[in-house]
Amino acid sequence: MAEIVRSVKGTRDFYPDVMAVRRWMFDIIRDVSTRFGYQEFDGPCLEFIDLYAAKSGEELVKEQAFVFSSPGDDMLTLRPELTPTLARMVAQRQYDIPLPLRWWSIGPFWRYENPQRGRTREFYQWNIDLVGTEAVAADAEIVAVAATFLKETGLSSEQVQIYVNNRRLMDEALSSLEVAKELRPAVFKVIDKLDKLSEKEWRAYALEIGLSEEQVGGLQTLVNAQDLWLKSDELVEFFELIKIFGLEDYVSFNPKVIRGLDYYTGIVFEAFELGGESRAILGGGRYDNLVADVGGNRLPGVGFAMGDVVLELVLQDAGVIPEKLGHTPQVLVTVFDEATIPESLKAAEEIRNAGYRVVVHPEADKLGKQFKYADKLDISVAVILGPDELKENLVAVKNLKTRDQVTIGRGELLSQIEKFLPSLP
RNA sequence: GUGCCUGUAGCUCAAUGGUUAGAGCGCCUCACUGUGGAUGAGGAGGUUGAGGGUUCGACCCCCUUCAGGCACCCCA
Repeated sequence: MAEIVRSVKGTRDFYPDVMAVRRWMFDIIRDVSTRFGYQEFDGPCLEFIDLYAAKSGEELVKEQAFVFSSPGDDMLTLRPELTPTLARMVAQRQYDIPLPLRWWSIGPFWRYENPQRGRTREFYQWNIDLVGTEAVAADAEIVAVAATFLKETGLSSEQVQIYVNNRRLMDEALSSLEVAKELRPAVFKVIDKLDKLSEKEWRAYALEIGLSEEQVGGLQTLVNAQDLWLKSDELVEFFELIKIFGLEDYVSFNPKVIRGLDYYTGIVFEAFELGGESRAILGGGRYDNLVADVGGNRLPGVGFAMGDVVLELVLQDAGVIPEKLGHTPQVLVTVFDEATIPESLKAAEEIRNAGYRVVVHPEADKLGKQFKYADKLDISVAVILGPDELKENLVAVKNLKTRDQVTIGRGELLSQIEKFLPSLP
C-alpha cells in the first residue's frame, strides 16, 4: 500500500457511524432553534483579520487563529468564532432587519490549539442570538433554548446544569468590597479560577493580583452566597420566567460563573456536566455593545455558543446517544444471476418508491455472501428473486433479524415488507 | 507556545539488547454450485509512527521529528 497522506493535526474524519452521531446532534439543534422561531444564517469561513482585531480578545486572534496571506496578499483568517461576523452582518443592515432578530447558525470554526480530548483545531459550533432588546425575557428565552436543547438530547437535570450569574450584580458586590474598577477584570479571573486551584493556591493568587486579606475573605463569602441573586431584580425576574418555561430543574444561580470574555455586560451562563469531569458544554451571556464595536449603532443582544466536541463526549458518557442512528439501508434485493438482474432492479425501484431505503447487490454472488453483506450493513430484510420465484410470479422475502422467510405472490411484495418493517425510522 | 506520558497487524495487546516480531478479535477463501450471526480448516495482512545514531546485533538504549493523550494556557 502506498503511503497515505496524513490528515491535518487536530482535524477529524467523520466516518458514517461518527457522522450519524453528528447528524443526530445537529438535527436536535435545528429542531430546537427553529421551534423557538430562530432563523438559520451563516457567514463566510474566511474573514479579514481586521474583523477580529477590533474585539474578541487578543489571545484568540494572535495565538489561536489560523492567519495567512492570500495570493493577493490580503491577511485572512479562518474564522475562530462567529460573533464578530454576526455583528458585522447586523451592522451592515441595521435599518433593514426587523428587530429583535433571532438568528442561529452551525458551522466549522478553527483555532490553533494543542489538540487533546475534547479539543480539536477544527470544530463545529452552534451559535444562537437574540439581538435588539434588553428585556430580561430575552435572557430567559435564550437560556430556555439552551436548557430545552440539553433536555432533548436526553440529558437529565442530574447530569447537566446551566449555571447563571449576572455581571452587574457581581460588579455591585465588588463595589461594596471596595475593589477598584481597574482590578475587576483580574478579579473576574480569580473567581473563574476558584474551582481549578486549591484553597491555599487560590488565596495566594487572589492576594497576588492586589486584593487585601479582607477583600479575599469578602470574595470568598461572595462566591458562596447562594442567595445573592435575590439582590438582583433582573435575576429574580429571570428565574420567575425560567419557572414559567418549566425548566427550573436545569437552571440555577451560581456566583462562580463569570466567563472569560470581556464583552459580556449582564447575565452570563454556562452549562456544565455534573458527574464525571464537569466539563463546560456551552456558554454565553448578554452583550450590549458588540454591534457598536464593529462600527454600528449600539444594539443589545444575548446569545450563546456550543462546541460539538465536548458535547459529544458528554452525551457519550451519559449514554444518551441512540444505538441505531443514520440511514443504513433497510432492504437488500439480492441478485441471483445475470439474467434476473432486471427483475431485481425493478423490485428495488418499487420498494424505493414506497419510501424504504433499498440497495441491490451489485453482482450475482452466492446468496450466502449477499446475506453476509446484508448482516454487516445491519439490513433487516432481504428479497430473493431467483428463477424458481420468477417462473411462478412469486417473490421470497426474508426477515434477517428473525430468520422468518415467506414466499408470496409478486404483487404482495410491498405489503410483506411492511409487515417486516412496520415503522419507517 | 511550554512540560510530562504513549506510539508493535484493521482493533486490543504480547515479545531479558540475541534465530524468521506473536496471540485474540476482525478480514478473505473453502467445507456450503438457492440462504447470513455457529463450527472447523486454510490464507492475507508489519519498513515495530518516521528519520538518524550507539552496538557484532535494536521493537527494546540515545537524538530528532510526527501523531495521540495528560497538565499549563485558553476556551467551545
